[in-house]
Order: sequence, then C-alpha cells, then structure tokens
Amino acid sequence: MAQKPTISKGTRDFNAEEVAKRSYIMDTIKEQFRRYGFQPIETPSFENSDTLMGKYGDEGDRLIFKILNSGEYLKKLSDNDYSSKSEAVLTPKISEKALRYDLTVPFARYVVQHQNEIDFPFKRYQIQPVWRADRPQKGRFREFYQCDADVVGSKSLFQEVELIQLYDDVFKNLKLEGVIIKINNRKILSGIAELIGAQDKLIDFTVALDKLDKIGEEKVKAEMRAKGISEEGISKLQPLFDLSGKFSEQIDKLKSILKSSEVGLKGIEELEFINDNISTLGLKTASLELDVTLARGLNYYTGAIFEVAAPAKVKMGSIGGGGRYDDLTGIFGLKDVSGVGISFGLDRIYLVLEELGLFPETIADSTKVLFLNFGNLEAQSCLPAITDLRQKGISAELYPDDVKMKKQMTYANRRNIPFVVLVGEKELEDKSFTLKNMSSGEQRNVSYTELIEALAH
RNA sequence: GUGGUUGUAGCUCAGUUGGUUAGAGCGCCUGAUUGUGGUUCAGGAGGUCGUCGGUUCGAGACCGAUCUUCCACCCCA
Repeated sequence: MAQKPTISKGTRDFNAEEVAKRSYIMDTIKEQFRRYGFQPIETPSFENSDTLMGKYGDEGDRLIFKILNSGEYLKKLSDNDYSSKSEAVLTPKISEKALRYDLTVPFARYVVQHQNEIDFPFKRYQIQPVWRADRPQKGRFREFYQCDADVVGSKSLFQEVELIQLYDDVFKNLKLEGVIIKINNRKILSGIAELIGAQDKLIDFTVALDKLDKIGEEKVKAEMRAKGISEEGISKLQPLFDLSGKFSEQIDKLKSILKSSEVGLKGIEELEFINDNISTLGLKTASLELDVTLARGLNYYTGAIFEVAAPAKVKMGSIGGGGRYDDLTGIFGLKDVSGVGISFGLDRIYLVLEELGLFPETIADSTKVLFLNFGNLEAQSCLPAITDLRQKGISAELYPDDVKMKKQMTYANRRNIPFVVLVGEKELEDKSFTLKNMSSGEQRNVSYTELIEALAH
C-alpha cells in the first residue's frame, strides 16, 4: 500500500463524537450570545492582505498565512524584485490575499464597509475558524475557532459589564467552575508609563510587565532596563509590584500611585464603575479579578482589557480574551466608533472540558432503532414502518445487508442504538415486530401500534 | 522564527552494549451460539519499526535530512 496520507501540521480531523462535543460548546455560546442580543454575521475565510497586514504588529504579520496569487505571477515581477531575495519586497507582489487571523479586524472592515446599512450600536457575534502560522503545541493550533461577541458604536461602560456577565453565563452553562476573568485597563498602563517617563515605550513596557507572573519581578525589571526604561522609572514601579489584596483595595492603592496622571485616573474610574456594577449584580460561577500586569499584545485596545484563565487545576493558556478599542474602524477610515468585544477559544474550552470530564453523557445522537435484515423479503416488509417512523421524527434505519444476526447485533451495540427490531419469517407471517431493548436485553413481540408507542418517548 | 523532544500492530506501550523469524495488553476477525449484541472460553489475522538517505558483514536501535507530536522561548485562543 502507498504511504498513508496525513493532514497538515496543527490541523485536526474531527470524528462524530468530537463534532457533537464541539457543537455542544458552540450551541451553548450561541444561545447566550442571542440572549444578550447579539446578531450573527460571517465573513470570508480570506481577506485582501491590506486588510490584515500591519494590524497585529510585526509578530502578527509573520503569523498570517499568505495565499499565493493565481496565474503566472512570477512573470509579472521585475528582475529587481525577483532577485531581491527579500520577503518584505516579494511577499506583497506574489500574495494579495491572506487567511483570516482573528475575527475582530475582519469585523472592523465589515462595519466600515457596511456602515450605511448598520444600526448603531451594532451588536454582532461571529463563530468561525481563524488561521495562524504558529508553531503548534497543546491547545495551540494553526486552525482553530473563535467565538466573538462585539458591540460597536457605544462608549457606554454598561457594555463591559454585560460582557463580563456573558462570560459568566456561558461558563455557568458549560458547568465549568473556577474560571477567572482578569481585567485591566489600557489607560492605567498608559498612566503608569507616563509616570515613569516611558510613554514612548508603552508596548515594550507592557510586554515586560505582562511577564511578571511567569518570570518574576527581577527579570521583569531587567527586561525593562534592557528596553531602555530608566532606573528612576523602574524604582517608581515598586508599589505596583507589591500590589495585592481585593479588587477595591488594589483600586485604592492605584489611585494614590497614579494621582498625578489624568489618563491613569480615568482608567481607574472605569474599572471601578465596572467592578461596582458586577459586585452589585453578582457572578454565578466565574470570578472577576483585577490584574494590573495584564497587557495583551494587541495594540488596538484602549480601555478595558480582558483575559479569561481556565480553572487553576488545568494547565492551559487563556480560554478567552477581549477588550475595548476606541479606534479600530479608524484604520479603515471610519472615525469615532468605539467598540468592545470578547472572544471564546472553542478549541481550548474543549480541551478543558475534556480534561475535567464535563461533557454531558448523552451528547451524541444515535439512531433510535435499527431494523435487522433477515433477507430481501423480510427487509422489504420493514420499509413502510421505517418510513413512517422517520415521518414521526424517530430516527430509524435498516441494516442494509442480509448478514449474520450476530454481526448486525454487534453493529447496533457498537453504535449505541438503543432498540433493535427483528422481523423474520414468524413476524412476517403474523405482521408483528419483535422489539429488543439493547440495554436491558429484554425483548417482546408487539403490534405496529405498540411499536410506535414504545419508541415514541 | 530559535532551542529541545517524540514517532514500533487499529489504540497504549515494551524491545538489553547494533546480532536469527520485532513482542505484550486492549481492540479486531472466526468459532463455541444456523433467530440474538454487551460477559466467558478457544483459535486467528494484522507491522516495508514516520519517511528518505548514510555508517556497518549486519540497523527498530548509530549518523544526517525531512515530516509529525509535545515542550520552552516568542506570541497567543
């Protein structure tokens, strides 16, 4: 035999059970999205490169899958370009399309393109695969699904409050306990950067701060020094490293740290508003935590930043993220439209639920009843019954081949089909059916009316 | 993109310093049971050892390349 075919790195096939489990998660998320008033849209798998490139930073550009042009694209190159051996020069000339990297940027493009048809504030949800040319690991794939809910055209902080509730509701319905919704505010990060005189190094500063959990205080300081942040500035950060306690206590400490920064205080005010409302409303299973080290690499967030951590006992990166972006549509020419959104990582949630054994048992639908095949004549006599059962909404099938009964029974057993009907010579003669319950093993001879009654519930 | 790791039967894995015919458990197939699956018993099939190349009298084992898996960076869902 020839070499077995394989699938591309970082992609997966899904069998029937996996599809059922994935649908379970998707349906749960969708139901909550709808309940909160979000409307579904879909966008193409690939966009013009211009739409995507440069929106996710240099790192992001590297991870975008580019699609080669069609036709004789090499012939159209100038000799200069051809011999340049430079990706930066060549890539835009031979690739004008790219696979979707996330759902937020295509959404921003959608909003700008359809601005005249949209009623603002516009609440949309979108569940589609995205692609990243990343090196795969556990919980990290090159093709995976994001489930996004965004609101554009409203600056109201009620949106942030609702989105936190939405996270909570989804995890409650998935029976996933111990999820932590981390929140921060980009304005606070800006305020701190301002305080230490590193406004121009905001990204470097936040990226370094974000690693506090992972590499510790000293290494974070070292990285900041390496990025050119002054010693004086770093020493001003000390209260930040020592920040601890409840949400409200942290807020109070931040207020004194940032008292001279207008933007910083604005960020604190926003956080406080969100936290006050969530405290009043209460969360069902998730908890909201302030994490000033939360940065997220994306450069378009301007206000709240969210990241959702799986329960501590599961070793898994974040299972969701999001935030407020005041000017995302600005890059496509539509100014002053503020947006805020969250995202669920379907594939990672799947792994978490699997590891914790949280999928419901009766998740995969199987056929309800299998009619065994005792030969052409007998099988044919079953067809009207099967047709009628299907009409009544009961999934029924006939074993297609006249093979040994043992084989047919084994087949029903493996597929977890709960009932089997036997119509052989005897039943054919007296127009009856033998109905067997596969889990109890019990079987009885019944009329057609009795058969329907037994299978109906 | 950088460094490391993994690959042997359908699945999970053994396989000694390189040495005859590569093993186990589970699963699968057949029969015990010609109208009865899940349990039991008996028997059986199934592997070009990820792929390509090299070293060697001889490679599953050693070397190189490549693909894949997982891990640490980077970044992220």
